[in-house]
Amino acid sequence: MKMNIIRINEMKDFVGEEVTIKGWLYNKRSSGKIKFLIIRDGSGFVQGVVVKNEVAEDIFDLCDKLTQESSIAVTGVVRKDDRSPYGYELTISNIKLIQMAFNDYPISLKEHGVDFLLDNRHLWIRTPKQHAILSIRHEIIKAIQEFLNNNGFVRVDSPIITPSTCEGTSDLFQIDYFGENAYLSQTGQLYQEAAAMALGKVYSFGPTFRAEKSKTRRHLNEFWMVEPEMSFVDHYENMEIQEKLVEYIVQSVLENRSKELKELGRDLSKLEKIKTPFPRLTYDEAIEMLKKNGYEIEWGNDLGSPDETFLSNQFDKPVFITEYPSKCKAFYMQPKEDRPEVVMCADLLAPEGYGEIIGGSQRIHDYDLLIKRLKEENLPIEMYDWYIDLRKYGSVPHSGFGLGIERTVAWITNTEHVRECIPFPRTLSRIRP
RNA sequence: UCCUCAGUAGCUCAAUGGUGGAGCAACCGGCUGUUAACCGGUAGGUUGUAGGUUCGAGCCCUACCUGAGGAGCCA
Repeated sequence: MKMNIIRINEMKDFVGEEVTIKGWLYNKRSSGKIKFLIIRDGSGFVQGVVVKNEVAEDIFDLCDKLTQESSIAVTGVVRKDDRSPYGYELTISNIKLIQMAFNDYPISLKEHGVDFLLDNRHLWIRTPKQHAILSIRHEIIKAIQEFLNNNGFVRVDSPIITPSTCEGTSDLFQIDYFGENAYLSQTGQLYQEAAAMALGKVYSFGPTFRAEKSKTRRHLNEFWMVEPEMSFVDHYENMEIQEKLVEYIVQSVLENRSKELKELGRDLSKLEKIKTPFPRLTYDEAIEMLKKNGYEIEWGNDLGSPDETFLSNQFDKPVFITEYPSKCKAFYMQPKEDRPEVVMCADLLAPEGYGEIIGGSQRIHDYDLLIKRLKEENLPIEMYDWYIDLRKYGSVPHSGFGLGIERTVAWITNTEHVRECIPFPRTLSRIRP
């Protein structure tokens, strides 16, 4: 007889058949002559039932001894069972022990504190909630690439080791590059602009690094970002692409990861509302709205975190905040034609207080204007020589944006803190595991 | 860098200034449908560190260390 080695998420196709599942013992319950083994294999969780009268004695004894997280191959018949929260059960006939786990596995099924869980992140990711979050993270990344690939974008990754700060702001991680100072990249944008002039529509996808001592649920010192950049695309078209991308991400997760969303207890109706077009609010309108609601803010101040939370809470979709004062934003942003004190940019704020998930803008394409802006910001023009070249040789209007993966994952999975939205978070106080 | 809070068993938490406990995990035993199973038992401690107040400090005071939440900055 042929042995069916399957994964747990394929069980629905094998009802009534004998199969073998290779995995780990997540939990075990016993009632004397009947034992319940909760097995996980990476694709899902399932309960196996071992009845004393129906298996060899040594198999039943082995069940007694099995420790949490022991690796096993279990063979049995798949049964649909409404008593099981997983929908299916395995009536076990044989168990092959691969490794008996040490009996001091630290992660119990009871409650744990954040500090302890983060110290044990390498084991924490085995639990159902973390499994669901990381699965959805994968779905989000897959959807982003699908959307961009299907819309004519070419993936062109930016360097991670860079000679200087791109935007002249943030603190960077410094490294030694054969005796010269170099830095871990905080954005690949400038390189994407070069790539967009070569390939039209491009994107990069990779890690980015900020050495800022941020200590909030929205910040990581190493996080992942997708950065599309498009030639011949203006500020308004830029926003349309962004909202279509976000809609596509959310719909893909709803379609392909409903089981994981359910595991997390996510309110699906909130995600189902994420359809284009998204509301757009100019900075002027945002300031007015904030003032009307008792916030102390003046035109010209950048929006603070509580301000953004208030604004996003006024909508049940992500909201674009557009046309910020140029002094709040980076040097490369295109001023508005009839109102040069504001720039053609947009931040996309996620609903439910998850903060800014996209920052984007139309870039300056005029040679003289770019030089002027670099001088105004006191940036070393010689460091930007190649970037300035892009304005000398066939410059065209172009736009782009950066979407933060972990914040998007946190929002869609309704996770309190971004550190659970990346496999191994790097924060101010943690570099291990 | 600033503000707030917290450090007690492997984990989650109790303990009026007066002999440091419980649940879970581990170990031993019981139970034929358990869902973080349940029941009985065993073992498990330099109360973050260093000082101070007191007859007596887990508890009060000071400093430091570590962590968490938030601000600023940003995705």
